[in-house]
Amino acid sequence: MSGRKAQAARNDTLILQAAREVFTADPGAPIAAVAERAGVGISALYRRYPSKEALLQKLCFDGLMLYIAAAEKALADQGDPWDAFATYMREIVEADTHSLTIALAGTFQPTEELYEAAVRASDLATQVHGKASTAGVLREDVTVSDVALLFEQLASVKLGEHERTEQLRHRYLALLLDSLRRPPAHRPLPGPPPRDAELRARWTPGSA
Amino acid sequence: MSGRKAQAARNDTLILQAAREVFTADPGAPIAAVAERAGVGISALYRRYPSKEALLQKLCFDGLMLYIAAAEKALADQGDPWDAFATYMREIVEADTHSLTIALAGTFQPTEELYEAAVRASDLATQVHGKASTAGVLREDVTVSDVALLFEQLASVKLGEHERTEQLRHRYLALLLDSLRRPPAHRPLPGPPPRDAELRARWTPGSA
DNA sequence: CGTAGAACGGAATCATTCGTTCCCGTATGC
DNA sequence: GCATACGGGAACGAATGATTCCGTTCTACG
Repeated sequence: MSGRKAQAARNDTLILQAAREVFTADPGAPIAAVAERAGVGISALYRRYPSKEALLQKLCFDGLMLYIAAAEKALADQGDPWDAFATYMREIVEADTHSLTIALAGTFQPTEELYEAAVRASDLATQVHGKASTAGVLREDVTVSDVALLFEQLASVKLGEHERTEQLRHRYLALLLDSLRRPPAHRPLPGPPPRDAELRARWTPGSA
Repeated sequence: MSGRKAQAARNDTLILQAAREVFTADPGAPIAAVAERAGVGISALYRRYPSKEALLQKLCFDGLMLYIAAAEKALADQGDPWDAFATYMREIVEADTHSLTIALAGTFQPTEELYEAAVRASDLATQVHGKASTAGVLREDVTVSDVALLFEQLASVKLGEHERTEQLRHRYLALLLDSLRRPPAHRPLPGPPPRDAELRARWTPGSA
């Protein structure tokens, strides 16, 4: 397969990837930014999605699917209960599903499909939490909902390039895991802490 | 003092308070929202501040001042080092200075005055951190910059009314403090965890 | 070869949002 | 009484951004 069809197929993924990148970075980004990032024209977008809302729904849905996949993997994990739970959290942070899911929720009318996926995700999250809880590796006064909010807090970390942001999120996830684990303990934090310059950079206009 | 002068004086504080509330809830809010919240007309705003930017700078500056006050109090505290540090963090979270300071940073050109205050705040933060660190009550691999980012993460928690949001922030601060403290330990978390309904509410349009 | 039409690129359109300005009524302080 | 500072809020104008539209290109197939 080559030529026009090939470009079309390539654009399919190019657009989705660009949209993911752009909207995770800035949920309110204009649709033109997505087109530019993907290196295509605006009409290439509108050929595939009837509206911006449709594109956002698709992204949101894909995000939920990633979440669901991670949760199912954690449930199937037969190894050490704590490791399974920690890996689950690391994967969610890495997939960065919350930047899309939460930031976009409320900006459009949820689809039926989307709603079902959300219910499913929520159900699986409860199971994963329950499994770790039953195994006795988790602090008892933390609920599933707490974990959900913790994910959101981690998703709010944004500093510099995507790589750096991810590194820092893992750092603070490690911190959180230390206080989530039973018995309590301190393990060394991964990655370097933020440098002054990184923090200061945000005070200059044009970096937002 | 009564009559026109009194109204003017009242409006001064009314406007600042309204601005604080509106912009902490939504940093991109229109200036008309502030006027409405304060129960005054738009011109009452423009009489006091030459532009929106000037108002934001004022808010930002006030936020830094709150921060500085809390830090100085912590430095002066002669009691238990850990308690001093924990109280400091609780005060910062309560004052919610980061919702203003960080969210607004980058949206305008920093004043000279603002810059100096920021330097001062940063300096004090380092001292507070150093004091707790020297006293040996703080995990060693956490830096001042880390603490700054933790504040930001806590500030990202937004759920329901302001009261509820504050309650939850204290809950997650408690979680963090458990992993910051040396030696590590689990203390009971304050406040109830999020309810499902609270989390679900954000999926319906119009709540953002 | 030639042409129908799928895919594009991107300019033009059209609605909306929001900062700022302007005009006017009001009642206060002299 | 009245000049005037003050505040209310409509009007203005710039900017932003979703969506549409039109002309172009390139493929597939007769």
